[in-house]
Amino acid sequence: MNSKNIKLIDQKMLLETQKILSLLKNPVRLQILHILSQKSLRVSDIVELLNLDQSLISHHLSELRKYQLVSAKRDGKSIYYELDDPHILDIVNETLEHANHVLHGKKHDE
Amino acid sequence: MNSKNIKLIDQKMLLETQKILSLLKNPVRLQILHILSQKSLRVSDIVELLNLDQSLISHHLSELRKYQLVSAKRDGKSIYYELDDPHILDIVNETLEHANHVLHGKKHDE
DNA sequence: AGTTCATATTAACTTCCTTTCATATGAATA
DNA sequence: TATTCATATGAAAGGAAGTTAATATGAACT
Repeated sequence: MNSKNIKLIDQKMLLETQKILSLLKNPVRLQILHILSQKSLRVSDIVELLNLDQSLISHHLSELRKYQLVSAKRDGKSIYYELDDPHILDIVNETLEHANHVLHGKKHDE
Repeated sequence: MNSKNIKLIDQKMLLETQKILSLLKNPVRLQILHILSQKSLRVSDIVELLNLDQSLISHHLSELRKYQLVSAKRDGKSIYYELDDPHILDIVNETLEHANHVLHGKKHDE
């Protein structure tokens, strides 16, 4: 601890936390996670829903795969993605709720 | 909605969410929030606890202030900072818990 | 009023992230 | 086995975020 009895977040936790939040921070990845929380879909479906370059979507899916937030499996010609870590949704939802509060609910000091 | 009955996160929510997560993603800011959740402190206290440049801490405090996550008040020569949005801690804690799971608990597929 | 002390600010530099474009891969079908 | 179709990858470019160093600010005490 330290002279003021204040607890710091330890290095490993900090790194892991950073990793998660960096992944979630990106709006494309957030949408992808939100989409996949509703239904497993093909890459081309996601491309269509978000109306973005296939290449961009693939890059982001690859990031999400790398950290095991989603997983892929082939079916025929397409590859389907699904959420691989439902727990992550807790954070997403908590944050969306917060955003909603700030936007509508009302700021704490108003 | 759309042809697949999938809900997307709307633009405003996305922006707000991004803002929050960007703020939380930074390890220095995370530590600061975690510290201030335990006790209101002077800038110099935070500098000492984290052992980082005073300038750097001030920069980050200014960011946090800008988004009203913390507030400042003078007392004598020093300026004390305190959490201004305890709700944000829900997200921080949710994320720390998640990090903890990943690190110790155990990944979902192991 | 002048000095000191704590904090804030500006500017420059560096590093990291995102996006795009071009191309590769590789399973599926002909 | 040659071709096609869906997805993945590499490299480059542009922009955003983090850090540092130097300096400014301004309240508090003399």
